[in-house]
Amino acid sequence: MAPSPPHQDTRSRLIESAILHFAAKGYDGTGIREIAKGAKANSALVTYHFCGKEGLFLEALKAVFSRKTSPLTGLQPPLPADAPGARQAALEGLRAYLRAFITELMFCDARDPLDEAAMVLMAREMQSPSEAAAPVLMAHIEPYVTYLMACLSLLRPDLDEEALFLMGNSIQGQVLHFRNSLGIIRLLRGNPAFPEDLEKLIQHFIGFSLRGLGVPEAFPQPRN
Amino acid sequence: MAPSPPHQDTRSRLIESAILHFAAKGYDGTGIREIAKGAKANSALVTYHFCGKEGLFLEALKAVFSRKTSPLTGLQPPLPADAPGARQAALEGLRAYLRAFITELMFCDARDPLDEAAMVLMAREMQSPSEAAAPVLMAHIEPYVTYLMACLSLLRPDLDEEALFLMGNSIQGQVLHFRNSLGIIRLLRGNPAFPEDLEKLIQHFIGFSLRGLGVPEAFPQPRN
DNA sequence: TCAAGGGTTAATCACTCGTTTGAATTGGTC
DNA sequence: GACCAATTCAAACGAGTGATTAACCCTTGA
Repeated sequence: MAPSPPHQDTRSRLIESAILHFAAKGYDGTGIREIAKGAKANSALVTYHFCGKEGLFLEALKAVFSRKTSPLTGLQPPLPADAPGARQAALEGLRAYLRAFITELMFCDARDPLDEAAMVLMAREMQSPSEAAAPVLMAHIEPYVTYLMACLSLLRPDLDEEALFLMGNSIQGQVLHFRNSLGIIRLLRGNPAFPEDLEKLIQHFIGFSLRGLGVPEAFPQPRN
Repeated sequence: MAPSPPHQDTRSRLIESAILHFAAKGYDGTGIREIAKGAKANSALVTYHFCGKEGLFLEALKAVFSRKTSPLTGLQPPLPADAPGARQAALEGLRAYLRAFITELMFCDARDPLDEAAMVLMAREMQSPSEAAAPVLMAHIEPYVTYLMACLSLLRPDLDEEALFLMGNSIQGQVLHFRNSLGIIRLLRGNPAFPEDLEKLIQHFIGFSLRGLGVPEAFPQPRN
């Protein structure tokens, strides 16, 4: 029968509509009535269920961040310190990380409008986090940073913390830029703005990152 | 005496205030009365001088983009085709490009609020360009892309257009991400989020980019 | 001296905003 | 059926939106 309490229905319908509308026109550009209409609900319910527009926005953000299962699932836990083969493990860990990051986080199902909207919302929040949303954002991102930095410090033990941070920034930056600046990239290149073949993209990012990081294995052997 | 036509004064004061306010609270989050108050002017003047709020926004964007003289000034014009030393010239061109890009475009005078606001506005427009602003944006960015791609195709003549584009994206992406995501970076690392020493930053970006691109000169010599 | 016109002003327009209110409706329990 | 709390609804509230109006400087040219 799936009776499912009707109030839960409207609640989630409101959140879903909010994600779509906030992504499309921003927080200030979106009206409560608009969202309610999209959810086939009364606008007063926003206040009732979420204590107002801002509460709904926050709830929508939480939903967006927890929507995608963390790409880190399935990756080996923080690497062993200086066990034998630690370096090789870190290398594979970084490769796996980038693959997971790109596939699961960056490239959603373009045919699912809700998925698309979620990405737009996340990107916007990363660029200029709303005060209220900062904790949610941080909690979601922190594990990625930790994992990545662990790999980097194993691969380049000669670098200090600041240099490692710059490496991490450059690696993440490529991929995030690719997602966040799709707007301008599309303007410059037209559609499709990137290779249909996702694997080609992944290989590029992995190769560029490893070379940039200064991992000898990734660099073409000099002819002699 | 400095008589200076009063109408020109208010016009530019309005634009200046608009940049500050639009950057701080976005287009929809900013009211024209707020902007007018910041410019010590009457809100009706927005319509009078700019045909309305949207006109003022567009004018503010134009002002932002033409504010900074193009970092490409002073760089050698498009490189010679296959003249002798073309490769070395391209290498130096890319280094100079990155240096100019970082210093002049990415890192404004942080003590100048107007400069800061201009960057915020540009970053936002790059991520999700307003329909009306797209042409302005394109015109400003296109020369950068052209120059960069010219360097890249000389340094990696073995790559096809798509691969070159990915390289360009990765190179630009690092730097742009660094600027555009200062919000989240500050959250993760606190202040100051990046090295005080600008030169250190430049060297990192140049090194990472050249290695990532696959330029042998940039890679540490294997010990043998 | 006076009309003309661009720049500026306060006052007001019609409209939308997020929120509040109080009544109607629903589903469950006795 | 009677009761209750949770949910939904239409209607209205006050504040604020961008745009418009008509009057008012103040300089300019005849």
